[in-house]
Amino acid sequence: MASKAAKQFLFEAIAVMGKAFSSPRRLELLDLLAQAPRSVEELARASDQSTANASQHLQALHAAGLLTRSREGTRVVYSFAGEEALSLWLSLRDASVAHLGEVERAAREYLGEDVETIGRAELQERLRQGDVVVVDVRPEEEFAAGHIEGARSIPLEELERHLAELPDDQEIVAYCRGPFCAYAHEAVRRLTEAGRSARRLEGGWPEWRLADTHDRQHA
Amino acid sequence: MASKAAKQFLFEAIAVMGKAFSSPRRLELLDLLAQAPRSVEELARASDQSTANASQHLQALHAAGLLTRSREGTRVVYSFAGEEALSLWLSLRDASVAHLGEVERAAREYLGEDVETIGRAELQERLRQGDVVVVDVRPEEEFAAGHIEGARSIPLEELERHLAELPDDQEIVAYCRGPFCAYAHEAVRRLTEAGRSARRLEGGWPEWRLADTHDRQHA
DNA sequence: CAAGTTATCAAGAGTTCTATTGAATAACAA
DNA sequence: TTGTTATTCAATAGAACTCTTGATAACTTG
Repeated sequence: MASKAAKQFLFEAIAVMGKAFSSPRRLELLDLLAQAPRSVEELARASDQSTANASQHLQALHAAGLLTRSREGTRVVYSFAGEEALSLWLSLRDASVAHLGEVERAAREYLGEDVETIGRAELQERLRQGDVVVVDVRPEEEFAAGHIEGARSIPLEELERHLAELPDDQEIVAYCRGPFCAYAHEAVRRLTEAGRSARRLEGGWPEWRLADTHDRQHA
Repeated sequence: MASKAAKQFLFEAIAVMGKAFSSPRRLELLDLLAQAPRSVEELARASDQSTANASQHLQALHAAGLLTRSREGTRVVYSFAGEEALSLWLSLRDASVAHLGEVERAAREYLGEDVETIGRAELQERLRQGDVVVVDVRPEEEFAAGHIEGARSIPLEELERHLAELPDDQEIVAYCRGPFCAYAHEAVRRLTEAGRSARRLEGGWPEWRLADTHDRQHA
């Protein structure tokens, strides 16, 4: 019978991936990369840490197989390694939320008062009927890197400026980075105050994309 | 806009669950618990570590929300907290295997030469037709804690003793703990040598169970 | 080729994690 | 009560991890 050492080695290898998920700083980088690929410096700036430190963490994530790396001239761009890696990150996040009551409380406090939501299935149906306007309130670069088909990009800080362009006889659905991102919440609040009918999409772009590719594969 | 501190707290909370997966010793405990609930001492013995140490690790896993704990007289029995936790563990394991070539090589070496396999869908079909014998080659306690419906328990070391009881006009399917467990491989090898037609189920009991409850929920 | 970006490497201080040991506690039986 | 078994607690030494700093490497541009 094969040695116990081999099995031990197996667990050590899996632990490498576990370790990748064990630092808040690394998770913050993953969260940013779930929206769009980025360079080391951008990531460092967005997550408020030194470039050298971000580089170290990114290398750890790369070694664990969660990220891929590619050189673009003088910059190095990291991005998620694939559907499976992204799915794993979302699962871990959701599992944490489900199990740790503290997290949920912290999230609620962070997001402020509740707003009406719409699920993925219903939004798809409404999109098919064409009686809804979908607004992506993330920064423009993230919209450029990928968005819900038919959505229109209006970063949160420009919402008021473009209010008149939005039809007032259709419902508006706002979405952003994910369930813990406050942009869409805030957008719906402002739209409602402006007298519009608005809801927030449950989840965000990474969740939508993952479910979408999953659908395509099983259709 | 809500504070950056809240978001930071969120990542810290998720990292707690990541940390739970970051030690080989803890993963070994999870692997054992994926088969059946067990007491601290059993787990310590099976994973070859001191009781105090196993207790510490189990408490960490419990704190992360992956395990539940219940007292049974003088013993404390730990078990997986639910489908989601189990699913997370299996996903992490599979993702590691997919990404780290080393792991796969180690696994192959551990399992020895390849044997023919059968997938879940095909086995279900064959079970419906009734022209297959399913054998659970894990230790009896694990069979007792849960097994594939219709399967028969023959621990690996008793395989030869019960060989005559297995029909020789039907194919035999052996399964065990999972893709990295060597029991079923070994069983199929021995059965083939004895002139029987035998295959190993892809995956093992935890995978089957998870897919099964998933089916029921969507039927 | 020199100068400027961007990313990585290398070393070290401070912190956190892990396994070990021995003592303390809880449940139970005689 | 007293003894037995199973688990947890507490303290600690050693290992591993994290962040910082300053130097180095890869590439682009003038």
